[in-house]
Amino acid sequence: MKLTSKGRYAVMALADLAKFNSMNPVSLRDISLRQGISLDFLEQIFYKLKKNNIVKSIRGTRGGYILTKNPEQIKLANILNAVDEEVKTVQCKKESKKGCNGKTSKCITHNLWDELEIHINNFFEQKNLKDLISNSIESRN
Amino acid sequence: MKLTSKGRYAVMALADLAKFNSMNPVSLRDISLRQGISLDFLEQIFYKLKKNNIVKSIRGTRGGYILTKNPEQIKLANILNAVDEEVKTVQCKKESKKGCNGKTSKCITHNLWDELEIHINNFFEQKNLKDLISNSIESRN
DNA sequence: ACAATCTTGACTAAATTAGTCAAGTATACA
DNA sequence: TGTATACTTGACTAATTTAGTCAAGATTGT
Ligand code: FES
Ligand code: FES
Repeated sequence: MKLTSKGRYAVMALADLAKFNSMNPVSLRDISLRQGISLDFLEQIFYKLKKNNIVKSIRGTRGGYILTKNPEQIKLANILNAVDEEVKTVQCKKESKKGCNGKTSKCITHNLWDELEIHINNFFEQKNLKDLISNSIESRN
Repeated sequence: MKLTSKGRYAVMALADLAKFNSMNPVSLRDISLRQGISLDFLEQIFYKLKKNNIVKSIRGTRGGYILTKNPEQIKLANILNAVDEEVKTVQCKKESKKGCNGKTSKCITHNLWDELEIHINNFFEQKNLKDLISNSIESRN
C-alpha cells in the first residue's frame, strides 16, 4: 500500500488549483509558495497529471495550469492513479494463480488484503475535489 | 500510511497459529515452513506480539507460541498496532496545531486524510482472526 | 547432556522516497 | 524582437525505510 508525499502533494496542489480556479491559470510557482511544496517536485507531479488529462497547461507569461473538468468531476482515485500511487495491498500479482512468497496457491490472507483494497478504493472513488474544497472553506489561507 | 511485509507477515503468521491452534503450541519453525516466511524475521515479529500480549510463548522442546485469547477476540487492529504498523495518513502531528510543511495551520487536505484514516481503521477494527480463518477454510494448505 | 525452541540486540543490502539539478521549449507582452 | 515567465522532460542523488540476516544466549523437555 502506498500513500506518499507525491500523492499527497498531488491532491493538495489540485485542491489549491480548484480553489483559485478563476478564468486565469495558476502557476506552479504560486502553488509552491502557498502550499509549501518544492517547485521542482511539483513540476514532476504536474507532468503526470497532464499526461493523464487532469490538468492542462497554458504556456508563456501569466500561463499556468487549469483543471480540465469541474472539481466535482475529478475523483481522488483519478488523481492518485495519475501519479502512480496505486493502492495495492496484495503482495502477489492479482491475475496470476500463484500466491506470494512463491507459493503455488493464494496465501491465507489474500482475501483479506483484497477486501481492504476495495474498501480503500471505495473511499477514493467517492471523494472528489469539490468535497475537498467545500470542506476547508472556513480555513482559507 | 504503512502496510509492509512486517504487518502482512504478522497477520499471516497469526492466522496460521489460529488455524493450527490445538492444545500444543506451534513453533515458529513450523510457521516459517508453512507460510514461507524467514524464521529470523518471524522471531522479530513475535517478540513484539508477545510484548503486546497477543501470544504467549512456551519454551523448550516442543515449545512454541499460542494465542492468549480466542481468535475472534483478536482484532487485526491489535495485531498491526503491535508490530508498529500504525495507519497514519496525515503528515502532521495530530495533536499539534501546526500543519505539515511547517505551516502554521492545518493544510487543506488534512481533514481528508483524517477521514481516510478512520475509514481504514474501521476495517481493521471490524476484522478479527476468526473471520480470516473461516474465510479461507476451503483452501487449507 | 543435549536438542529444540524462544529471546534479544546489532547489523546491513536493497529498495524507495523525496526531492534537486539542469537544459530546453513555448508564449506573452513591452 | 527581446526578454521574462512559465511549462517540459530527463537524469541524478542523499536520506530513509524495509526486509531481512547474523549472532550469542537463555530455557526447558526428554
Ligand atoms: S497476498 Fe495474494 S497470495 Fe498472499
Ligand atoms: S496533513 Fe495535517 S496539516 Fe497537512
